[in-house]
Amino acid sequence: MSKVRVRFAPSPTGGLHLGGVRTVLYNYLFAKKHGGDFIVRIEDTDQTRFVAGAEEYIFNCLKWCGIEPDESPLTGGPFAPYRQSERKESYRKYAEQLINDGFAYYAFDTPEELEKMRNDFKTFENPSPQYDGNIRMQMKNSLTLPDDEVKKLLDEGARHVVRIKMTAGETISFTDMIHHEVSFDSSLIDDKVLLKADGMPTYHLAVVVDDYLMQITHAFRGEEWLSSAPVHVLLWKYLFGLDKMPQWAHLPLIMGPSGKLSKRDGAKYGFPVFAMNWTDPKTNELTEGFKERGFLPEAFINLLAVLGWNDGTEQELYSMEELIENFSMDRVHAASAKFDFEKAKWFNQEWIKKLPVSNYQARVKDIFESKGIAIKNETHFAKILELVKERCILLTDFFDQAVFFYQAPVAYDKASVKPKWEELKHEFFKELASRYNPIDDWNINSIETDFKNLATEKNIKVGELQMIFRVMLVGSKMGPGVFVIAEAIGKAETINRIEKALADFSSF
RNA sequence: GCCGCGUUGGUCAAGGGGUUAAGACGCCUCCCUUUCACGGAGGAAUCACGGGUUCGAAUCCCGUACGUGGUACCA
Repeated sequence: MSKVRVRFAPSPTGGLHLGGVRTVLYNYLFAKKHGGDFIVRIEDTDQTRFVAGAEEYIFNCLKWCGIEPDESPLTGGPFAPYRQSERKESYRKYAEQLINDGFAYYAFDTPEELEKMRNDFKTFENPSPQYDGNIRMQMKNSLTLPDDEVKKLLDEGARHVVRIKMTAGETISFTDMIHHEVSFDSSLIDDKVLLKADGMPTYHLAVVVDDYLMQITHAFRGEEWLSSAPVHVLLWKYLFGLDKMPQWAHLPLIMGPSGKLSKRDGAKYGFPVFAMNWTDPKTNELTEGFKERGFLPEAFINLLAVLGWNDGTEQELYSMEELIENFSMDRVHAASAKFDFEKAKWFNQEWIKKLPVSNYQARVKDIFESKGIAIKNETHFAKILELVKERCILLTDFFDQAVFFYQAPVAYDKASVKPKWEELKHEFFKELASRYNPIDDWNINSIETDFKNLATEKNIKVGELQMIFRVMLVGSKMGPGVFVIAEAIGKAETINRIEKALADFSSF
């Protein structure tokens, strides 16, 4: 087993958003950089929010991103099971150990009683009273109830939870790899529930126990966990010893255009927030993914990696291998970063240019076929993609950029042609078609030479002619060189399109 | 309210006592191409505010403001 063991612990409650993917990525990069193991553990302790299919979805996203866990519910490993719901038994044992050592207690308060307490103690200065050192002696728990009654309640199987007994007036501090020294006043922290009434642990107990049992050395998570870190530190101290505690890193949050990045931002601003399409099984609501939007996994990983991290050089484009090599936790920003979709698209564009067409040809083919264009010749298709790749930002752009290779234009940019159109040009194209007709070796050289010679003979500017030729073949002023296009679509189709356009333009 | 974390152009950011305060995205202008892109050359735009410390502060300290997270038998 490796010395460095890093875990990602998602709860299967929905789609995998940007922040989540970045957390996995940093975990993974750090583990691999240090030749360690990357572990995925599922935190499915909340039955009410558990969503069917979400776990499978998470693993699909990781796979698409090129992240392979060394240990997970899928791969198994020396510390199986890797789902908290399947490790239920061990948590109770540790909760009881805490009670015996005086660090925790049983609490029998009902939800109604808790609500009443919050209401009764609510003041203007303290809008959300906590179950803490100040009020726990007024509640119904093993600290206030006589021992025999506690025993009786327990024997009867009364619903109860286990709460941590927060110390008072203690400064709890720890070293975070990103924030460095962070400290909290223990008097201000409430008696968090460790074991719920259904016997499931809360996150607080589960992370600590599992990180210990799975011998985790580094624990990186989102910054939203920073305020509960002191609870975890205390549990480590009580249960296993601070010397065994993993190194913490609380990653900055990723923000949307206005505030915290949310699922709604996607619909609102028109960009994906999930790695892959996610359909909520309850509402049937579909949230678009980066993959389906036309992103390359290389670009997705890249843009996420540099959102909050850089290696101090000017490099911006990194492959996974380069990321592993150059990543370091001490160059991760402490401040949150706003996600910029324009920049995200730029990364994709760069990766489309950088990667060989073969890398994404199958995906682009699917896009074409889904739009009713059958691709019969893969080699020819590859050449066409090569021709247009530098003008595509998303994979989906390939369609608009290359349909005309497969389909004659249905409409023409007449506004560009009309001012330049005259009888002489009509003659030119008519003659061009008949000159192209007998060519046996249809290649760019003969196409271009014939075209230019004829232009000279007729004494017409080549440039104007080229523009018109382009509109005839493509329909608009876009795409690679005209003669390249003519060569690619073939002689028959070229002549066909000239004639078709001629018929259309004659109405000028 | 309380607690935590943060604050360099519109965005991502380098720089951590002396710099003309890098670079990238986006935006604008020009060149290339009689197309669209790619590419190339330029341009506009920044140290949240107020106090200290110092010969000198974007950089160190303290406040304030703002943002953000937590304050659940959610993770």
